[in-house]
Amino acid sequence: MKDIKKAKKVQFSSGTIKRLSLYLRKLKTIQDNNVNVISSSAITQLLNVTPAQFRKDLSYFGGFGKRGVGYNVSLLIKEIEDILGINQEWKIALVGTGKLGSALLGFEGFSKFNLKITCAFDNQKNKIGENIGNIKIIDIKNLEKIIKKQNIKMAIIATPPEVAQNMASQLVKAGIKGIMNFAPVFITVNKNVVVSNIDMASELENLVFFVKRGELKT
Amino acid sequence: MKDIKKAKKVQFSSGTIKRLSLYLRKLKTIQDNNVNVISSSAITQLLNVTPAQFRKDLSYFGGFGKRGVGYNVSLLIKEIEDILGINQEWKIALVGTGKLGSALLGFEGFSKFNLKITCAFDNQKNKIGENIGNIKIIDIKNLEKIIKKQNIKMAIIATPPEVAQNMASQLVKAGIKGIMNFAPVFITVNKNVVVSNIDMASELENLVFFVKRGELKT
DNA sequence: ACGTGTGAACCGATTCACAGCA
DNA sequence: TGCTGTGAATCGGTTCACACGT
Repeated sequence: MKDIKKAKKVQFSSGTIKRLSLYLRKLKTIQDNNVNVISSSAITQLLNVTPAQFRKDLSYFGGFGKRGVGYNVSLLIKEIEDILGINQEWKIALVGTGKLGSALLGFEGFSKFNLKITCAFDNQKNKIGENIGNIKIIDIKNLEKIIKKQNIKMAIIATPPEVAQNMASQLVKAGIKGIMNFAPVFITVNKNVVVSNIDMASELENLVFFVKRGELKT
Repeated sequence: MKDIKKAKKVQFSSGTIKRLSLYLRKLKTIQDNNVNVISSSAITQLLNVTPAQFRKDLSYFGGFGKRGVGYNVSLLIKEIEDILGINQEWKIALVGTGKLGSALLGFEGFSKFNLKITCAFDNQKNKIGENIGNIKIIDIKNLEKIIKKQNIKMAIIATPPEVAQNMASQLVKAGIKGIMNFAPVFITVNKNVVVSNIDMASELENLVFFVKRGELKT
């Protein structure tokens, strides 16, 4: 995480980026309420984030506020979209069209943020050629060809765990640089490819632990 | 996070618990390969975790290894299942049976770990009474009654964002102590209820950022 | 006067390094 | 000897507190 151009200091955590997404959502609802200017303490009120954290997170990318005043809402939205890179559309490949995969294909949450699943792959003969929404399911054999042709850089793996690692390797070979993995296995790839593992069972186990202890979690 | 009985020191992070899930998965595949004893460095090889981290995580709950030897695989599996609390079955209520909700109903990853969705709620008249798998969709109006009767402590929210907070409040009123929230809003509840927010669009945005920068993420 | 931007202080989590035991 | 268990050292992220600009 060195050499980030826009950053003034070299040090921001991946938590900073997660929170920027959070701020962005909040800012959009604020904008919908026709509020034009907001202070760091007002926006962080309901977000489990301190005002100082908010200001510091933004400070890594520049000073977007006015001292004594606050932040211009619509301007800040633009800036954060810029930082996150969602001011342009991103094409996403989906691998595995079982229940979860199909659900993700129809998930409105992605399109809202310029993230668009443009192709879906499966290995089951009876599925290939079928449509889910307006996306046609493609034979997994054509994965590399299609991804290269469409110049896709990000992919979602929603396959059974047994084949997830294999799929990941194929995706990387096809030029994919970011993978969101829903299969409950830890997949490993080149250092220059980013993987985000979303292990839902593990999240639930986590919950069980804290529920069982009757404990407070942050 | 004070007063944890089994813990020797008072200090383990929620990261520790997440990693215990990870270790558990790995241990199970190791067991499937008929390996009986394993060292901290062998098991952490492919997990992005240091051996010291592994040992320290376990040390919060007791000493399960043999010096000079390593850890007994099946014994450690039992111990971790014990710590996590998944040695008993946990009933889970599902709220919202759209695409994502239905997908979760059929998700095999949960049942493997003693996590069982036993009831599903929706507010759409045409869905109520229908079955998904062997679970009947129940009118949301009966949420509190059913959850209390079945003595359910955990719930999954898979509704549109507009109603998620309202649902969360109802769940808490019904006695739910742990909530996994898939709706892309930040929901707030009593301090004694645990919420795990899974924001998939935000995860993807995160990925976009690091892909765009051509950066390495941990 | 008010709220931002930020170096410094703080705090918690990870890693180190080694004593202790099989 | 080899690997665990753990206090001590380190590292990195969060919070503090205040100078600065409006």
